[in-house]
Amino acid sequence: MATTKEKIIETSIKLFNEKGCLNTSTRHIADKLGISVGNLYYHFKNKEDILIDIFTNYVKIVFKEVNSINYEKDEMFLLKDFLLNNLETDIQYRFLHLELNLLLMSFPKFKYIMEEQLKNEIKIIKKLLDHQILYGYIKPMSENEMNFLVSNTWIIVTNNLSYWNILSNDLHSNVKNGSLNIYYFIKPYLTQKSLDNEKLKNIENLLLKGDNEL
Amino acid sequence: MATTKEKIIETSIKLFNEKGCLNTSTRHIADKLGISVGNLYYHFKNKEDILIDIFTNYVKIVFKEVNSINYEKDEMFLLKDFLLNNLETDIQYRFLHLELNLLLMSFPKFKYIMEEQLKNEIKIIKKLLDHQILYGYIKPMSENEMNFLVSNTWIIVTNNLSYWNILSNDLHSNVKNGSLNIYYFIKPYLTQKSLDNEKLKNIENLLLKGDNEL
Amino acid sequence: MATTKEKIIETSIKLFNEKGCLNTSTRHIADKLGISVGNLYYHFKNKEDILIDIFTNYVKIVFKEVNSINYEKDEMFLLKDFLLNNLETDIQYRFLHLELNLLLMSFPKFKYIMEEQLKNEIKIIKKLLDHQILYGYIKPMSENEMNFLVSNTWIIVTNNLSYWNILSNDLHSNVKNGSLNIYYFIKPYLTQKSLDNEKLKNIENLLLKGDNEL
Amino acid sequence: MATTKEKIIETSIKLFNEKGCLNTSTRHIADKLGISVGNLYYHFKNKEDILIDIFTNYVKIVFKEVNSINYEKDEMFLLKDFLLNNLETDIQYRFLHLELNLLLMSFPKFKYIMEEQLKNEIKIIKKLLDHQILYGYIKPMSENEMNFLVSNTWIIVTNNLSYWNILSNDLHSNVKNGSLNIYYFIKPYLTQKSLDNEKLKNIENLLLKGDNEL
DNA sequence: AATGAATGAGAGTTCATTCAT
DNA sequence: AATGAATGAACTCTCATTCAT
Repeated sequence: MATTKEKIIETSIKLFNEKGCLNTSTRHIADKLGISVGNLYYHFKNKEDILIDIFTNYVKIVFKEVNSINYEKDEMFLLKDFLLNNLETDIQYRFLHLELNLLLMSFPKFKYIMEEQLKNEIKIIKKLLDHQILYGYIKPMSENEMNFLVSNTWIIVTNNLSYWNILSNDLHSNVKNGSLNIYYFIKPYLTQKSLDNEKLKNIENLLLKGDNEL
Repeated sequence: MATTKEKIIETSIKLFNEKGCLNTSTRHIADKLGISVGNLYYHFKNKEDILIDIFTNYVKIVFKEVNSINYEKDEMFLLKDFLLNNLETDIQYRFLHLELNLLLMSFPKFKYIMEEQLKNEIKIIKKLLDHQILYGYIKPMSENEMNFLVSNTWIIVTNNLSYWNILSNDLHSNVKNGSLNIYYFIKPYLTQKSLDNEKLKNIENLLLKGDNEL
Repeated sequence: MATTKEKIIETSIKLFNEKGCLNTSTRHIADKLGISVGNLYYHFKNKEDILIDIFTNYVKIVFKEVNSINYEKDEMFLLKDFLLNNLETDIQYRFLHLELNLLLMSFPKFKYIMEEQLKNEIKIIKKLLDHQILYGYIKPMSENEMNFLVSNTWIIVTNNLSYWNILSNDLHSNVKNGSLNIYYFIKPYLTQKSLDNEKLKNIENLLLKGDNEL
Repeated sequence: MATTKEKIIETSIKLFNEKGCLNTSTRHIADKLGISVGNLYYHFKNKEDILIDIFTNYVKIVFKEVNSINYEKDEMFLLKDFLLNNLETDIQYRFLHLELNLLLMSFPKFKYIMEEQLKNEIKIIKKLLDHQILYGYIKPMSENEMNFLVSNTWIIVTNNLSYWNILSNDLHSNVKNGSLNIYYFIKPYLTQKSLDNEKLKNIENLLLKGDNEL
């Protein structure tokens, strides 16, 4: 049995994805949930706080995978699992990516948190790349190349859905295509050792097939 | 001497970039320009029409380069010129990229035009890639690979600024970094013939150096 | 025929006096006047601007008398006229006095204007007093005494109605009593020359009598 | 150890003085005190009851001085002590004076109590004045003069702070100036016998000097 | 005594758009 | 071509108060 606070978050995410956070009024949320606006503001001090709550949750989920790696050992990053597991998350929190820039303009506290989060993400991804290069899963590269590998990865991870949504309404198929965007972007940087690894095998086919069970 | 209609467009672009299209009211535009709201609505039926006018203009400018190629001859696409020329355009129309998804949600007519435009762009870019592959400037690839090369290119072209804007306020430097995002993304697909070509030489250094004259 | 802007001011003053400015919403004003809230905000950028407009008008009216004196000549300040003429003004703008402190707390721009106005008033009244002392209408006094004569005058002028309103609902009679408050306060400072002057004769009786025609 | 009820009163007074009673919500009070709103409403039926409780307390404190006089004997009213003792009270309950009129408009029960209180105060002060006139401390005067002496006294006592607060933020210095307002207002009515009395000596200097120990 | 979730009305303000002139 | 007054719906947020526990 979800608390009212949880239900507000649930309903907000649903509406934000459907119509955009900026197009969803606090009254919409309250009405949809069947509570009074006053009650909503009892649980959250303002709209930005709802957004930040959602974002914080999102970050936790996405970085579980990345943070689970053991940097001391020869361990390949489970790109396949990362891609597959995040299909669902990407759908559930898609408004965060699709509206990002306007959210940053409208909510200063959110902007600050997002900035700090991105800086942190960059550090973590670089560390991960260094580790994967060290153990031969990713081809060595210059500092510049790495900087733009990181930034391009972020750009593609964050914005892939935007492209496919313009072309089709099939959200599930779009998300899979988005994962393939990430995969194909990364591929040129993978070593043969990576490509031969069991753990990466058939990811391409898995995502290309229209298997809606994923 | 610009007509009122042109001046409305100019002012709108300026304000949309500064504060976002969705955060700019028609009154803002009229006030900034020193005309009445009524007059603005005399020239444009509604806000969406202003947006569409701007978008149409943008498309024209960006595709000049791509359309100028002669598909009958062995001719390398001038990636360097494309990147450099578009620095300015990307700055001037940046709101179109940064706000894209919410604009699509809010303006149905714009959404329709954008959809058609994207489908058209995809065709053109694929044709261009086929041509460049034929003459050995780009490495051959499968249809799948090409689809994701195209989509990733669009994603990176459209969203690179979003990344750098979070990290810094220096718009000009951010735009240059964005061009490098495109360049580094394309690089693995270029053949040696391309990389050796005079016309691509030193593009990397040009953009990496802090040369503000660009 | 009054303009909409003037009618907004009229209606605002009426409502502010009846229920207090802070208890009157912009929607009240618009409803009472029969216009839309949007229209009200077309004419005034916010509630504070309405208040400031009213206050500015009030200041103009009240200081006409005081400013009309010729400081070069032996001329007695027309206290009687001042008191009688301001009966009406005091009624019409009474909310300004009755709510003053909360208005200052709630409207920062108004606070600033009021501060400047008070400083200005103090200067003017001191100049007037010096002049009246010079020509023997007011008894000479120390600087301290003058400071507190000025401040007490302001306090009584501004707050007399507050007292009588608690005791009675007869607004016109209350305002007259308020004028007598000012008169009796000033009286000990007047010279015999003043008290004998035709222009001050029978002011006391005039205000004490229940003559509602004033 | 203060009871919850007492602590609510304490906290309310503090907040009312800082931001005004009308600008302080019951939630503010509960939050500041660290109790629940429900609990606050357990102890007080509504906001008006808190206000009335505070007002009743205030009246008790202020009238201690006035009521202590023995009307049968030749005894001078201790104006000096009254002024000095009330400095503190005036600071502690200043919102009652500053917001009075809006409080009367907003709280009908409070209005009723205040009306009765004022009528009572008037009687007491008149009795006091008669007594002081009888024993030669105050100059004889007509009934009219006495009525306006009483009303002006109330007006000045109640509103002096309003004037000084506009000109300065130094609360303690403002309160002292306010006491001087009362003193200088009363002075013309005092007989030589009063002015020569030990008990009034040097009150002027005491308040004029910047002695912060008061 | 005390909690904290909930209500419903209402606050100030903004906005895209219309229309008579 | 242009003005500027007007609309009405929507927005975020606050408030005094209630009530089951």
